[in-house]
Amino acid sequence: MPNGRQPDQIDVARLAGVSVGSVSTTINRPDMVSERMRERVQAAIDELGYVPNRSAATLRRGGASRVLGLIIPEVTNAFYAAIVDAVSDAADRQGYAVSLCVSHEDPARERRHFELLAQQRAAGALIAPITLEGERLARLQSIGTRIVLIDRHLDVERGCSVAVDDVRGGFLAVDHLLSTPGRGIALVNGPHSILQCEDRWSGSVAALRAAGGSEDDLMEITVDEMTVAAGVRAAFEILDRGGPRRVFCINDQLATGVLEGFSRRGVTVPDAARVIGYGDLGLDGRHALSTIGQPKHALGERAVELLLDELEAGAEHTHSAQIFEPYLIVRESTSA
Amino acid sequence: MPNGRQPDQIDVARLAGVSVGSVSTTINRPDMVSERMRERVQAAIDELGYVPNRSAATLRRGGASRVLGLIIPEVTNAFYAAIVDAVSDAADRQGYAVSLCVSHEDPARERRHFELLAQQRAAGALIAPITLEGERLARLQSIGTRIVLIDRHLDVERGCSVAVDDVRGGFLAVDHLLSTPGRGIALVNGPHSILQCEDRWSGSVAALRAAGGSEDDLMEITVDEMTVAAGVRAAFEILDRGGPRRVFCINDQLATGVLEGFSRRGVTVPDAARVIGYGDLGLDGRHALSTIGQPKHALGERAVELLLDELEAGAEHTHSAQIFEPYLIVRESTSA
DNA sequence: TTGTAGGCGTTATCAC
DNA sequence: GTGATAACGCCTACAA
Repeated sequence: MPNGRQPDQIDVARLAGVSVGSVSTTINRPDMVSERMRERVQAAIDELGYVPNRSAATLRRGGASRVLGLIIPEVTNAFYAAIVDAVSDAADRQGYAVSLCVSHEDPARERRHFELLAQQRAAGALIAPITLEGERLARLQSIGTRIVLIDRHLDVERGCSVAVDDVRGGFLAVDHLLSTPGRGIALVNGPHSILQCEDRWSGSVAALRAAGGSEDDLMEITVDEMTVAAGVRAAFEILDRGGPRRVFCINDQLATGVLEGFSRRGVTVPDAARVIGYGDLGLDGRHALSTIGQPKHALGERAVELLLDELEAGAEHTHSAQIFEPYLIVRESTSA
Repeated sequence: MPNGRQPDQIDVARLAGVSVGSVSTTINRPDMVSERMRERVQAAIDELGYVPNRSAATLRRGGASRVLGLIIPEVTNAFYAAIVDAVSDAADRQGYAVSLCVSHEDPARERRHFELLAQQRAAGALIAPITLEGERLARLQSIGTRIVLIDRHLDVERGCSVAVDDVRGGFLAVDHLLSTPGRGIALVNGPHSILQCEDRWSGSVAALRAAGGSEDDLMEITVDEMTVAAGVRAAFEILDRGGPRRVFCINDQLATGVLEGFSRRGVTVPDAARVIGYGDLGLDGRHALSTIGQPKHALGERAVELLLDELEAGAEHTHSAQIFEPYLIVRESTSA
């Protein structure tokens, strides 16, 4: 019972009647030590309530700490929540801690967390970046932090990345709508400055072309905020302008709003209209909303795998940009 | 340009032409040093790309690291996601890192993270516990980790806690239903072994009593899984048994399912039935679902505040159990 | 205001 | 297989 001070390896060694070196070896490589040693040391550890100090170990080892950084724009968003979940799982399995940063699209905050990770000598970082600041990434990398980008690509020379193929997702959505009766397609989209919006749009156009149509068959309605309320307004606009009844919404929130707007005007799904969303966020309790699913959990797990491979394989490791395929989910129950 | 090795304070000092002590002081207490010193040191830091090593600092300081642990059962759940969001905000503002653990109701995993936090000498931990293992908590506390419990109370002698008053929430929900026309109340509940279910139930009964009724006016349907699908089945059961058309569901998922079940049988809300959920999880795009809101963000922020107060005030600090009030959210648009 | 020296707890390198 | 000892990078007395 040390007087106030926390027990260290020296205390353990003294109590066990062995040397500190043996205690350290027992803790870190138990199989390199005799059965008897293990028991003596363990008993002393238990009796003292000794807890190893990772700061000291990390410092001494001179390498990285067993910490993975995870930087995402939002956590109250099913896509990123699933990523967090997957990363947390994978990190736990490998004995890593996850240092989470929710950036809220704030570059300053992103930078602060970068700095924090650097100071912690984090082993790696998984980043869904707002701003792709090459310089900051380089700084992290220069102190040995490995980086995997989520939903954004880096030069494959400089690091790994994982992402969903949004062009393909847009294609699948519009291709599905084209298989239902009607003419033309309405696209309720966010600003093209957002990469995902741009990609899904271009997939939409590709699907139209593949079906023998053209960009002219697409009525695009652009909204600033991709919310349920904006979706309701978009639905009204489509109806007022006599637009297509086959509607692809760039996310599930907008799609839910469009369903609502149609419903308020007496336009029922799937009889009088078709709506497909994006993301499979489970917003629609009615299960009337078709959508594009994304392998979110696999994405997160792969990101961690890539990072750990880089950590362990060292020079053997080659960077790669992994693309995951989205998939169509058809839900056809009535909306009324 | 050090050859491979990372620059340390000695390198910075050498380049700046000052002593290491001055470098340390410049970094940690910039205002205790001359303008000129600050510039020289900063220039050297920039030139070398020096990044302070937190492991060394923590070790030397002998105290806790600037890490807050956060242990939650799920992250793909709007309630906990909001907590994570709030905690991340507050921690960032105070310069703390958040070490996240998603326990998935797995006590072993919870324990592993406890151990990790202990080894990291985390300054504190915010815990939404599965099992309230006093012994483990005590271990963390014994090495100086401060603890705040979320959604569960501890002896106020042993630590702080924050929670929402679920009894009150149940009361509000049923009280609202009682203000609408009809007779009796149906309660779609989860197992009473879950604390929240038990509390909301007892609030329901209290509301009935307060209105001059009794427990007999409550038709309770217990489901194992609190999902949308289970809600649909519960709705059918209520209709089949000729149960009340005023339904309180213990969470929004079940409520969404009940709305769906009613809708499929041609029972419309709010004309022929009333449904209220719990949690305000934003599941219902139609905005037809009344619910009980919880000040989730405030809860998370307060938890961090309590922790930091304990950290800073030291002996001055007195533990407290803080109860947050849920509130009624009425949404009355038609469901059809 | 600045410089110097010692030690935080651990691990690795040696001899035994 | 085991025991002694020197670093890891930083902070804080204390002395100048």
